[in-house]
Amino acid sequence: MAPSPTGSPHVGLARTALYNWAFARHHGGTFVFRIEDTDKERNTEESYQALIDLMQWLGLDWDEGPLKGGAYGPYRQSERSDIYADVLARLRESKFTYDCYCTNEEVDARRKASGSKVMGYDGFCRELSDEQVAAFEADGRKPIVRFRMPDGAITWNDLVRGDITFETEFVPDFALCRANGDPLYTLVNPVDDALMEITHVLRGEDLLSSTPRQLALFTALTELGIAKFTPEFGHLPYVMGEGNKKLSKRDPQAHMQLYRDQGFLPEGLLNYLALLGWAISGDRDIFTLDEMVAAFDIKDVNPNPARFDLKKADAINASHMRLLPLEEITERAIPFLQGAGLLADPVTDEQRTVLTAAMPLVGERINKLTEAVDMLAFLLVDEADFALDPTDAEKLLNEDGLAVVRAAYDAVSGLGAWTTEAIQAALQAKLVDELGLKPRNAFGPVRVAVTGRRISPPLFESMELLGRERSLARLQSALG
RNA sequence: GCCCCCAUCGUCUAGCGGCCUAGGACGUCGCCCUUUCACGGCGGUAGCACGGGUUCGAAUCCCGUUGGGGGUGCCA
Repeated sequence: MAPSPTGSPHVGLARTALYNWAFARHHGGTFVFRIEDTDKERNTEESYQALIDLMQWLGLDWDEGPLKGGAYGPYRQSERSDIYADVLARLRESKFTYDCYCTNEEVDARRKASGSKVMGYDGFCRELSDEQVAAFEADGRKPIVRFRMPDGAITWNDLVRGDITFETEFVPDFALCRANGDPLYTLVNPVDDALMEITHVLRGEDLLSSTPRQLALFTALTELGIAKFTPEFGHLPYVMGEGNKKLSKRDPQAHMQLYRDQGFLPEGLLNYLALLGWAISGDRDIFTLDEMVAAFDIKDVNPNPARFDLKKADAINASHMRLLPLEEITERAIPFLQGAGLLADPVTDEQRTVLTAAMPLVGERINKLTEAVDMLAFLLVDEADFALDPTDAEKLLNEDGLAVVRAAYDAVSGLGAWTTEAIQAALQAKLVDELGLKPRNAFGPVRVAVTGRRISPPLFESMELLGRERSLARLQSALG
């Protein structure tokens, strides 16, 4: 796993990480996490941090990599410059590369002139004479090192797609470094794979067409004694977004942080991500990470692209929510409640008591952690800050609704015991039996008055938890 | 343009020559449960892109077409 720290991590990256992790764990292998940060222009420290945070949140632990170290470190390419400089020098002395002085403009001009259909570099500098080199140097040009693609075809057996062949006439000689000497992905990726003794590479389909270049470079690295063997490659299908386009970083749905903020469970999200290209069996799609590890076989990965479906992601997450014990849901919801200002940090004993009493009512009816905030706000909020949802109030607290609220107030204001049973009996008797209201019409307005929203935990229980005083006060204040 | 990849319900998928008049899940629709929401239960809807082969037999193998996607950088 070797992501580049650009932008915020997206779902395709997370799915790739998951498959790599599951593959390594399934086979008892080593999961290597490397940071591919050679592009100083695009890589950021924030992005690097976000990557680490994401992996940790998801629980995809690595055996070698940043923060952890390992036998082949460092694991950030920005810290490996000396290694690349050394390899580049050795490559440059070999027959596998040549110095190239061309500018893009010159290459483009030559292609236009020749009418060639092949894009990319044309090999102009492959056989430069000493005089030509001297002339370029005299001109003040700095060369880059280009890899000399061999003739013929390059075939590999892709772990997810089977045999793939590229004719090298369509694979132009490629640059290994910038004019200033900085190494490029084309060099560092294979070099690190070789040096870190990577056996298997699972990566996005977008890297498919760069594989023949890497394979060619690997033969060179092997001959130079730098690589001991060539890794196997598996190219994972894209995760598509709306409109059947590769999920791009510009797509808000693409960002993992969004799901974390929305209160997705890592296990739920991971389960959903696993489904994007893989199935544990024909009739089952809810499973744990451990179950995935036990069953994961890269051969079973489906090569066709998958659309990211938020509805299904929600549903899968909801299933995992239901798998969690109530205490666990509570613990995980607490940071969200704190974030909303409903709980202190640390949670006070009093708040803890309320939470313990209330969570049984909400634990089963929320699909994401953030929904706990909506459900519990009416209970945890400071009374002074309590406010009715404007839309719901307008809808249900009309003239009829207020009449219902008044009747409800009359029914419960004199209640002896403020219990769920007593409240229910009183309201039932007054609103349904006496006034002949449908339960829906009877309890709706009361619910809005007491909880502020049409959607809430069960009404009578909520009123008991809220207490007599606050409940009556809210009914009263709804009446104006 | 050229190269490469891909092709089963709206979506994710099972299927690896007969078990398929194609199974599951999400969605959607209807019903039940119900004090809202959610959960849960029951039922329905909907698909092998097309055309040729191969074979006794094809969703499954081969070829082509069409469609979709990606690559084509001194980005990764």
